[in-house]
Amino acid sequence: MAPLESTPPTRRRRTSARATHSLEKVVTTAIAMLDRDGIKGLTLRGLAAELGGGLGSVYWYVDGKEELLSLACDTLVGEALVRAAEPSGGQLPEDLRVDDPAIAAAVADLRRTALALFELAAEHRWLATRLHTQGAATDNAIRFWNRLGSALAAMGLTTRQQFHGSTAIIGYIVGVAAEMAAQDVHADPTRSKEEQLDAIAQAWLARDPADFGWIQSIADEFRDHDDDEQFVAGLDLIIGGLVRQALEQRG
Amino acid sequence: MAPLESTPPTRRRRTSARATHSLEKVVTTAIAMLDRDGIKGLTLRGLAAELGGGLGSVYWYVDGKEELLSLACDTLVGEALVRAAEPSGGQLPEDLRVDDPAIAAAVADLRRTALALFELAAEHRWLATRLHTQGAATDNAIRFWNRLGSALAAMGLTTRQQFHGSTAIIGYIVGVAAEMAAQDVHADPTRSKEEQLDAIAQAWLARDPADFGWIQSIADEFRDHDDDEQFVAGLDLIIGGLVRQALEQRG
DNA sequence: ACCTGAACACCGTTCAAGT
DNA sequence: ACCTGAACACCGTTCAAGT
Repeated sequence: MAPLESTPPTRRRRTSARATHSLEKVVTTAIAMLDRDGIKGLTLRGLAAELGGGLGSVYWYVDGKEELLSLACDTLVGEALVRAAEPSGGQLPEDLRVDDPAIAAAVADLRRTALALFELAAEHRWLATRLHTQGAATDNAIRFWNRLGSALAAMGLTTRQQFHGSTAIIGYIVGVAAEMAAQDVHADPTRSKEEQLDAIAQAWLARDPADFGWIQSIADEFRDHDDDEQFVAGLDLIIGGLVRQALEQRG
Repeated sequence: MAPLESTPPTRRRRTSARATHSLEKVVTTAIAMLDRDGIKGLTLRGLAAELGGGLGSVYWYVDGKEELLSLACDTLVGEALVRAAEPSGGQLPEDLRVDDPAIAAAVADLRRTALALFELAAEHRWLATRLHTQGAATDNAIRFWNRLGSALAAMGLTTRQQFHGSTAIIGYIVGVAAEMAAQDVHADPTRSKEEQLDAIAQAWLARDPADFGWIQSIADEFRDHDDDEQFVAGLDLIIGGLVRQALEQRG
């Protein structure tokens, strides 16, 4: 997992008397359109229309669709960083409780950071997919990585463990978020969430148990699962492993 | 993480005297083109040309580009299933060794299965990204999930732990694979891998330590990292957590 | 400095027509 | 049954021209 070289965006000035829109406005409405129509649904013509301007005007602020998507991602990851810095009242789950206060504090911070990004990806269903094809190319993505890694360092892990642990967590967050978002795209808006989950489970049960026996055995579990809970469960699996490493390291 | 309903592909007959190509041939050359040019680089016109036919002929075998990509994914996941079933001589790492032979065998199977999919994603750098937007919609994807879950069941976990564990591992595999593949797309072919990693590390070291201190501290670790090793390290973090759950469950 | 819109190249998809 | 290729709709991007 190698991030790209960080390319500091060459921002144009946004303070001008004649500007009908600003870089910020362009990115903000692009995000709104992405939330509504997805990545393919965002067209530069549509964006220009929404902004009340001509097609070409967008190109004055942004180099093209790719850069626009990068800026949108960077903005939202920045928002995740803000949320991660806010205090959270949540208790740690039982298996992650450690007596060492330094480790406990680091774990809490780690969890809060991871959850902040997951939350944002849940709110913006296109974000995770795009984050993947982008890697750690934008500034805020690196800052996010830096924050996550700092927590691992505070746990007392070796640099190698920090490196591996940080990329594992980021891969997990974005991976699970992308998978959860994917289902929404194909969802049938005429049916409720419960109906759709049930239909999937039904389809499983109709298949050959020789090939799909296990899937059938968890159909009930699947029918009333919760995305957030599922995400946290997997996250705590990884964090649990890191805590073990930290305790071993401490000695 | 809710997979879509499985849609059994309505395959057309491929045994015909006049057919100049078959469904299999279409999908195979599509995969070859995807490996070479990526998802955006695969055009139906290019594919038709490669097959030596007209543009429209592709549509007789496949409903469109989306279905073509689904079939390509399904084929490769099927290949992963084949590899996962092959015996492997690898030893388990130290922290995953358990005296209980049933758990040990299940863990080895789990690891082999996960590695098989990761390997395929490494060989086909577009696969992971596409798997994400697709979910568990194709038959082989569900079979893969079924195989992974069966191993978790064999470890003696609760159904809930099996469900959460299986989706965590799949999210991790595809997530990390997608992130690793992303870097390749943006890679500069004129420079060696080492040069590129070094350039990235250099760029980090030039930034403000206040924001990027931790990243800078792992620059050396990053410079000579290995993707496979990195993947396995994170995977074993998750599996380690599952083993702990299994041992607790056993009593 | 900031914006316009025609023009271009390039897609995926459809479909009437062929064998 | 299987294939062809023109035609269509819709993109992203460029650019000469405007204010």
